[in-house]
Parts: sequence; C-alpha cells; structure tokens
Amino acid sequence: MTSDGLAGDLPPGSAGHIPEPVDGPADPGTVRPGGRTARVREAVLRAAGDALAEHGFAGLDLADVAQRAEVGKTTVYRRWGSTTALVADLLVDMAESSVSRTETGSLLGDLRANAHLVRRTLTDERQGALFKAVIAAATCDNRTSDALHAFYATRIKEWAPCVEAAIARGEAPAGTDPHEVIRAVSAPLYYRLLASGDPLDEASAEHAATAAAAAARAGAYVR
Amino acid sequence: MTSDGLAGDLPPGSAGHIPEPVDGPADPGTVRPGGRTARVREAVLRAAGDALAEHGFAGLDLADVAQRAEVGKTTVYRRWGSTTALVADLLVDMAESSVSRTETGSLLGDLRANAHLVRRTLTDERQGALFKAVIAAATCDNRTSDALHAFYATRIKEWAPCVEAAIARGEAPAGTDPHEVIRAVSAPLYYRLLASGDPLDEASAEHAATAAAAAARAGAYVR
DNA sequence: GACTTAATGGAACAGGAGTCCCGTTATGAC
DNA sequence: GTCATAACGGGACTCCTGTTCCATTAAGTC
Repeated sequence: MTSDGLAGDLPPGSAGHIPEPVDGPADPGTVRPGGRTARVREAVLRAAGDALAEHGFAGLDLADVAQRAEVGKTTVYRRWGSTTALVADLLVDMAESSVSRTETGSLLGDLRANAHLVRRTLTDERQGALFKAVIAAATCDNRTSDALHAFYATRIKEWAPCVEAAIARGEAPAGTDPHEVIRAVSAPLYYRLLASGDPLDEASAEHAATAAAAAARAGAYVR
Repeated sequence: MTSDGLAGDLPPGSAGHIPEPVDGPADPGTVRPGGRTARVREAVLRAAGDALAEHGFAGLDLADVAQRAEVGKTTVYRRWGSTTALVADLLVDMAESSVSRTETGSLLGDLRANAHLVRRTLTDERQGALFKAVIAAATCDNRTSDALHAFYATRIKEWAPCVEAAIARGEAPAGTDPHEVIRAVSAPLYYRLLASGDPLDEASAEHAATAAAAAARAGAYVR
C-alpha cells in the first residue's frame, strides 16, 4: 500500500515550510525552487487534482500522476514520496487560493451566501470529488490532516467577520463564537456529502443558513 | 492499487443480498452460509475493523486482515475481492447492531442525549478511527457509499421519533422534517472529526444539540 | 452415517508499485 | 558567460499485492 500513514517520511516541503538548517542534504526543491522546479510542482499538483477527482484517493497512483504531469516518475517519488504527502502539498496550494466573500448587510444574507457557495463547490463535479478525496486522504495521515485543518481554518477565518459584524449590529448576542457559526453553516452540507448521502440541493443550503442564523440569534453559540 | 472504485467487481454479498438465480455459479458464501462460512465472516469483519482502526483505510491490506482473522488469504480475496467491498460488508454488519435511544421528555433533552452519544462514539479511540476509515472508504467506491448511506439512514430513522414527539407536544412547528433535525445534531460533530479538526469536547456536543433545538423551534427545518 | 460439492487454505505464480543508480539538464551565484 | 551542483529522467531491479491451481475440509441433504 502507498503509505502507512504514520511512518516518518518527511514531506519535502515545497511551500511555506522553510526547514531549519539541518546538517544532512536539504529536501529536494528547497534550494533551487525557481524555474523548472516550480513548473514541475505546478504540473504535478494539477495532475494530482485531476487524478483525485477522477479516481478518488484509493485510486491515486503516483506513477499515473507523473505521466499526466509529463514528469519523471522518480521525481514525484523523490519530492513527495507518498500519496498522502502529495495531497498535503495540494492542500497547501489550495489554501493559498482565496475565495471572495460577499457582504449583504444581514447575518442571514451573509450566511446564505456562504451556504450556497459551499453547496456549489461541493456539487461541482470536479471540486466535489476532489474534496471527498482530500478528506479521505486526511483520515489516513497526520500531516495531511494538519494541512486540511489549516485549509479550513483559513476559510473559516475569512468568513468570521460577517458574524462579528452581526454581533455588533445586535443580531446575535455578545460572546457568540463567530467560527462556530460559520462551521455550523458548512457542517450539514459536508455531512450530506460524506456521511448521509442526502441530496445537496438548494433547499439544504437554505436550511443550513437559516438554521445557523436562528441558532446564533438564540444564543446557542455563546462560549 | 486495491480498487478503482468503479470496476464491476460484484461484492459477493454475504448478507442482505440475495442474488436472483443466475445461471453461472453463485457467489461464494451464499449456498452454505452456516457454520464455517459464518465463523470466517465474523472473524474477517472483526479483523477488518481492528485493522481499519489501527492503520486507516489507506493502510488496509487484505493479506493482513486474513492473517489477523487466522483465515487463508485466498478466502478473503475470493469472498470480498477488494478493500472497499470488505468495508461495505462491514457497514452492513454495523448497521445491524442497534443503539438504544433514551427518552427524556423534551426535544432539547433528547437531542442532547443524541449529541453526547455521537460525541462519545467519535472520540472513542477505536470507534472514531473506524468511522473515519469507513467514511474514507465510502468516498472511493459507489457500493461502499451506498452501504454507508444505508447505515446512517438506519441510525437517523431510529432517532426521528423524538422529533415527531416534540412536534406533537408543540415544541417545533408542524411540517418540521424530523430527519433534518437529527442530521443537524450529528453534522457539526462529523464536520469537526473529518474537516476542521476542532476538538470534539463536551461543549461542542452541547452547542450541536442546543443549536439544532433552537433552529427547529424557529422553524428552520420546515419543508 | 454416507455422500455431494461448497468453501477453505497452502503454494506457486504474475504483475505492478516503489526504489536505486547514474547520466543529463538547467538553476542560481559569480 | 562560466561554473558547481541541485533537480530531473530513464531504466533496471526488488518486493509485495493480488491471482491461479488444486488438495483438503466440512456444510447441507438424504
């Protein structure tokens, strides 16, 4: 099997991970990160995303990714080493691409915008499959799950201000945890995607938003 | 890799799946399901659960499962054929074991009982890891995800009556979807387990229950 | 208890994932 | 432009997953 999920395979950090000067040779990709190296990483991550969306995490084969990226198989194994490490790097890349947030002026309006954005993402053929695969990978490896958590922390932080504004407007009681409210909007949609399998229709997004808004108003998310 | 997630590998149904009389030879385990066959299935499913809890889905190796179950490797490959099919059968087995439901007399009380039960399950070392692994497997294969959805449908159905009772008592508006309320309790806990990684503490269970109750009271789950 | 054959299990086999070696390319520093 | 060497890529090699074959065991029927 690809990875035991716990072995000490250092993920050769190609982004955001500047290693302290170890005596041994540095991880490949860190000393000359420009030009070819960057092009290779870009091509491999795109190929990995495609492969994950098509075959899911269990079907992720590094040799296949190398071929799609038109890159040597050795390179992929040397720089990433395992499927989970590759997914972890993909998540770092995904976290960097920010999504725009809309401001409607009311808590319910903002939460509805968020709910429909999440729903659209998860029902998109490629994106939905990709998220499923990435979450599956994260269940198998600690570093990958760390990267996943960082990804969601980024996204939740981006949307927290709309709850803070709502508190300032008096739409929710003081002491309400903004992150908890944002999580409450996404949670039912992810639950459908991953667990229950119920349809991710427009109504489910509406329910998610109205429920989170009602619960916030009632003070259910006061710390 | 173990399974491409779509190939037409018939999972030799050992439970709940009575095949129509095909001309070809029947799936192994269906003609003489008693005695040894049943013991083998039990041992293999237990071993599969242990292996999943220990190494996660990516680390699931059928040869390892066979050894743990003290069963021939050939038997496991013949009867289940792929890791995802084995997990699907495990889910059928899990769905059969029912969990007791408590009746507290109020919607909030019942939902709190449910939330804490789910939380306890997901934070249990073995059970939590098992659920993660099973969900990961379901993202990779259609039959496995069908089995997972059936599992949750069973569980949700078991708890729906407490919402129906609440509607009858006037605690939630008529037309409220009971299943939606029960899902709303579990969803934030699963979201933490699988996506955001936030701690599954007692407070998170309380929030899940109170939020679902408040949203239901406010009519957020009216169809 | 005897009989048919479904189901199991050991062993040999095949194919592919992942590793290693070493020559080639091109980055970054001067 | 020149140079040292980081990073890449092809191909051979290894080991392990998954398959096939056939002898052995025991479930179900009379």
